[in-house]
Amino acid sequence: MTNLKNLRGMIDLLPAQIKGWQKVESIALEHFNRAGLQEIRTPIIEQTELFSRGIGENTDVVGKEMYNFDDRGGRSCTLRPEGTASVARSIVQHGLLNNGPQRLWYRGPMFRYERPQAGRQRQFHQIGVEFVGIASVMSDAEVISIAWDFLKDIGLNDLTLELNTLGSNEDRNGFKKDLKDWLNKRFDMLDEDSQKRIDVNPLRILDSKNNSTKELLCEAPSLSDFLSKESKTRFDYLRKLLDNLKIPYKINSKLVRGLDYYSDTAFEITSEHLGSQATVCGGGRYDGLISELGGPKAPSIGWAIGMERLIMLAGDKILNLKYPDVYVIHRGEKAEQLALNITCQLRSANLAVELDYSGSSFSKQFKRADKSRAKWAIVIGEDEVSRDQLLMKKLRDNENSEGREEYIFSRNDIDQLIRKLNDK
RNA sequence: GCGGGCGUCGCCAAGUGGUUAAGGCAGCGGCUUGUGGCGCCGCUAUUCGGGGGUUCGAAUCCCCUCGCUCGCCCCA
Repeated sequence: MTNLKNLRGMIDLLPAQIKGWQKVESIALEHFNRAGLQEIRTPIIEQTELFSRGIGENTDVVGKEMYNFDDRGGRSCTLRPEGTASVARSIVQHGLLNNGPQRLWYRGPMFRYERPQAGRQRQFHQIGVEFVGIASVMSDAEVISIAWDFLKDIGLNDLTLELNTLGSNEDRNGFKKDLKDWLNKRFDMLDEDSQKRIDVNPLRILDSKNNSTKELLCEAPSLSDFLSKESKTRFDYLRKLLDNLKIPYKINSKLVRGLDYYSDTAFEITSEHLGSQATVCGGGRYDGLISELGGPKAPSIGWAIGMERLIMLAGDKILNLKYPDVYVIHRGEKAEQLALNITCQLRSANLAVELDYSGSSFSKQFKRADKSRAKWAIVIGEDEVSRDQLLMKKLRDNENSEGREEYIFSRNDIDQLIRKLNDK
C-alpha cells in the first residue's frame, strides 16, 4: 500500500461508477438540446476578484470556502467555487450579448474548502443552466421546468421545489435596514452566529437554525411587506405559470440563498434522501451580476445541480449495464492474429466485443467468457484456422446445457456472422 | 472552522498486549493439453493508513499525522 493518497475531499470516480455519470450526462444533454441551449466551457481558475465581487465579499463561499493561491506572477487566483460568475465574465468579456440573449449550459468541477460529509466534497461537479439577457417571467418558469423535467427523467420522484422571491435590490435594501433596526433592539436574545451577521449579512439570519432565534423571528418584519408592486406581480405570475405547467412547489419565505447576486426569484429543489445536505438543485435570478462585472444591463436566471448528489439519489435506477455482445476465445499464434482481426471487424459493425488476452486453456477462457456476461463466444483454434472457419457459440444458455446453439461460418463470410449476432 | 465514530489483502471482514495475522468474495493455477457457468484442490498481507513512543514483546496501549464517515455552519 502506497502512502500517497487523495487530498481530503477530492474523490476518484472509479470505472464502476462512471456508467451512471455518463448516463446522467447524456440525459442532461438531450434535455438541453431539446431546449435549444448551447454549451459553454470556462477555465476552472479565475482571478480571485471575479468571485469576491461577483458572489459577494460577505458570503460564506467567498469568506471561508475558496481555494486561493498566488501564481508565479503574484496574481491572486481562485479555483472556481461555482459556475455562474465565470460564465458571466466570459459573456461580458466576449460581448456575447451583442448576438442577443444567451441560453447556455455548462458542467465541470467546482471547488470549495469545507469539511466533507455525505453529499459534500471539496471538489464536486455541477451541471448548470444560465439564461442571460432575458427579463421575461416566462424564462423563470422555463428555466425551472428544464431542471424539473430533467430530474424527473432521471427517475427522481419525491423532490420538493421550494420557491421564494427576494424582491429587487431596492426592496431588499429597505427591508435590510428595517430588519437590522429590529434585530439590534433584540441583540441580546440572538444566538452568537446571528449577532455576528447583523451588520454583515442580516438576511441570512432569517435562515437561522437556532431554535430560540427562530422563535424570535416569527415576529420579525417580513420581506414580503417590502416587496415592490412589480416584484409581487412578477412572483404571482411565476406561480401561475408553474401551476399551468403542473410543476408543484412550496413557498418558503425563509429561502435566502448564500450568494449575493440573487434577486427576485430564488429556488431550490430538495430531497429527503440526501441526509443533511438536502439541496440537489439551487438557483435564482441575478439581474445585477452582468452589469456588476462591467457588462450591459442583462437580467438573468440560472441554476446548478450537484452531480454527486444527483447520482446518490438516482442510485442504480440509471445503471442498466451494458455487457459485451461477443467474447473472442482463441488459441495459437495464427488464431491470435485472426482473433484480433475479427474483433476489430465486429467492433466496426457496432458490436461490443471483448478479446481474451490470457493465452490459457479453452476451459479457462470459457470461464472468463461466462463471467464477462457476453451473449456469444467466438472460438478460434488451430482447427478453425486450418479450415478457415469461425465457431460461434451461445453463452449463458441455462436451459440447454447439452446442445447449446453453435454456428460455423466461413472466415470470409463475416457479414453472415454479423447478421446472426444482430438477430437477437 | 468546530464536535463524534472509524482505518487489518482489490472488496467484505475476525482478531483488543504474546509470538505462523482467521474466514468469505474476487484473482491466479490445477483436477479437465480444444470447450463454460457447479464442485474439489492449491496459491495470493514478512504485515495491520503513515510516522514516532511505551514494552522482553503491539494490529492491539500512548502521541502526532493523513484519509474516510456522521453532525454543526453553509451550500450543489
